[in-house]
Amino acid sequence: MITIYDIAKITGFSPTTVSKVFNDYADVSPKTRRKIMETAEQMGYLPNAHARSLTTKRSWTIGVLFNEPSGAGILHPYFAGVIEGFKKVSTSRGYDLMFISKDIGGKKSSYLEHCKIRGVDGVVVILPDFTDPYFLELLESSIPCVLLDQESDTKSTVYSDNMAGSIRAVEYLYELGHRQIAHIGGGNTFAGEKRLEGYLHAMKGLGLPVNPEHVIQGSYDYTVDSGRVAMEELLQASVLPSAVFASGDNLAVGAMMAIRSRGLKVPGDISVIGFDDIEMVKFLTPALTTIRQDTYALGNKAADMLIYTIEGGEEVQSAMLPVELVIRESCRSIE
Amino acid sequence: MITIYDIAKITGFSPTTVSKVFNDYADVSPKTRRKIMETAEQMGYLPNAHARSLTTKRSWTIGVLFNEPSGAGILHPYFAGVIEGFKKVSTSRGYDLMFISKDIGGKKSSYLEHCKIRGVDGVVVILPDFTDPYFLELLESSIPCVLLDQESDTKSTVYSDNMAGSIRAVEYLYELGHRQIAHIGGGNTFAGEKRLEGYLHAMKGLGLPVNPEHVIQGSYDYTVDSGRVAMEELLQASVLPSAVFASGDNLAVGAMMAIRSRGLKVPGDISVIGFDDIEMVKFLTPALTTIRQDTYALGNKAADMLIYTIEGGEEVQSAMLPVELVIRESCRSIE
DNA sequence: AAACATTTCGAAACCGGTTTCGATTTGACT
DNA sequence: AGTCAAATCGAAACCGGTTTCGAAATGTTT
Repeated sequence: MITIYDIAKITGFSPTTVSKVFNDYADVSPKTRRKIMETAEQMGYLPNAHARSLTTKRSWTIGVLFNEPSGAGILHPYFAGVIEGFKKVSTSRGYDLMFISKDIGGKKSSYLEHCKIRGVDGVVVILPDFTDPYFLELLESSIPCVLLDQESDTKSTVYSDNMAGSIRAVEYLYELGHRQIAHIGGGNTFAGEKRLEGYLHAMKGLGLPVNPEHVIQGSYDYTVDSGRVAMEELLQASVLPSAVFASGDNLAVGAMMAIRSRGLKVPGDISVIGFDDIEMVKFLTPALTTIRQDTYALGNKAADMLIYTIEGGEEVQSAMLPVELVIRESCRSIE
Repeated sequence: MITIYDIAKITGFSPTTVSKVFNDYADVSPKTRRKIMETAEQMGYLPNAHARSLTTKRSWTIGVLFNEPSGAGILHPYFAGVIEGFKKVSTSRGYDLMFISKDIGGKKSSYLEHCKIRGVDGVVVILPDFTDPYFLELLESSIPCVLLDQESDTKSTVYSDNMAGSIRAVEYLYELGHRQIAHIGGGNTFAGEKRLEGYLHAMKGLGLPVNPEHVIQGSYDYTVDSGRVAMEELLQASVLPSAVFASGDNLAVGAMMAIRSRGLKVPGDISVIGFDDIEMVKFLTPALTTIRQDTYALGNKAADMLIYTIEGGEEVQSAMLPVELVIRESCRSIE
């Protein structure tokens, strides 16, 4: 491995001067700068990130913290979309991404410890379960963080406009003539709560009574199976809903399966609307009508905010991104 | 930040001894070991990974190199599945994962340079385009690598049994009575070529002539759209196939869309079988019959092999994992 | 030519660890 | 008490950079 000392020896300058060249110090004459650059080039010099981080206390690394109960991990389109968007802007700004898990080197340790050991400059947190004590520990630390789909006074946050999206969904069903509108919730996650709130708010605004039998809490893992189970319960209601607004697309897919295996049709008998617009739903039959949240943009925004904090920006920010109704085939209008 | 020097000062021992405690050296008495451990614990000591890496030349970091033409990135179920499986075993062995891109710190640089700068211990490569010069440069380096869906003499590789899977697919269609079996290929990727080879081999083995009009190369990006385009071309053939074997599930989904928009039915008019078994296809109507490859297991295996190499194992290994026919609804038996 | 300002450079300390090898202490055995 | 082996510890060099601050060289002004 070529070091600045090798370059110093060859060029006759000191390691100090060599270092200065790579760090754009002003007190290096153009001539020596050129000479050092050239020999560095031809010797194939590459800086050692560890050595640099050791002195500067900057690793140019961002920790990615995600963990979700369904076990799908990175396979989940929401996570994957956000991370992809996050990666785009963070790498363009010179940061690399590193996964942070709860244990390191075989030994158990907390997220916070892992972050400190690795010396990450910041962390992006995508973690539905906001009761995790290790997560809370991280929140109280001084490490720059950005949280997705969370609320916080101490860290920056970014999320979709879940309220508005839910209201739009319900209103859309209302416009189609539906009055018996059920809701499959997403458990006690931030997004799930906001969407439930939006649902209730919209129902109230439209003067529609909320039938308690018509709001079911799916489990917080947002899986297809959890949607199926919730829908089966919904199908036991004394009066069947004509439409159901599911808190996530997976839940909606599960609901459609349950409806169908009951011998009913979507949207013939029951209309279904989801939330997310994950890629697969446009290929379903019927293609799912849903509220699209732009996970890629969420990731972009999160990276912008985190890097802002890392690079000295003080205030904690929060951003809410708009969502959009995507009309496809799973909701029908009734007389 | 607490360092071993702090601990040394408090306990009265030298930094050397403190370091030895954490590295399980034998020449430390149980008494001092205990004392050092305790004060380290209560002072909240955490090791500095950068400092450690600087001396030991081991970063306990594995680079993840992936890049795929469709731009879906980590969203693609194949990548996500492999990475998830890879992450599981590598973190359990003490390694963290870091994404490696072509540029770092705003400046363009090759994969290899990026790896060297970051000092990763090894790299897992998931890269369909094996002509990328930067990829080739990495192949020629001495950095431990494991390649997915590639062939190589110099690096370890792991892949599914694409040949056997394709043969199984064709034979299955044959058993259902199909004789006009078309193929939508996956371009000039390793997997695509093997699957085409399997298709041709099976057709020959079954005594079926291969109609040149019936084998179309989809583009190498394995997208739904590319499958749709390929199928549209297939539908121009002078004699329509009764079944089509697509080299990937996305291609199969696209094919189904094309067939349907032509007014034909799947599997009524044309049967479709895919390859991959990505999660969504079981929710389609009809649910897609396909060859399942176990991406999670591929990731596990890849991690095992890479870590073996990193930790001193010499030989380059290669592993081929079995695939499995998953029968669902998209293929029908004819008379 | 002297006085001063500006450039250009490098010595040295530091970041937080690891590892070699020799010194010292302790224990075992005559 | 003397000898020898084993156990325990630490000084020092090193990993590859960054940064401060003073010195030397050069240029400018009078």
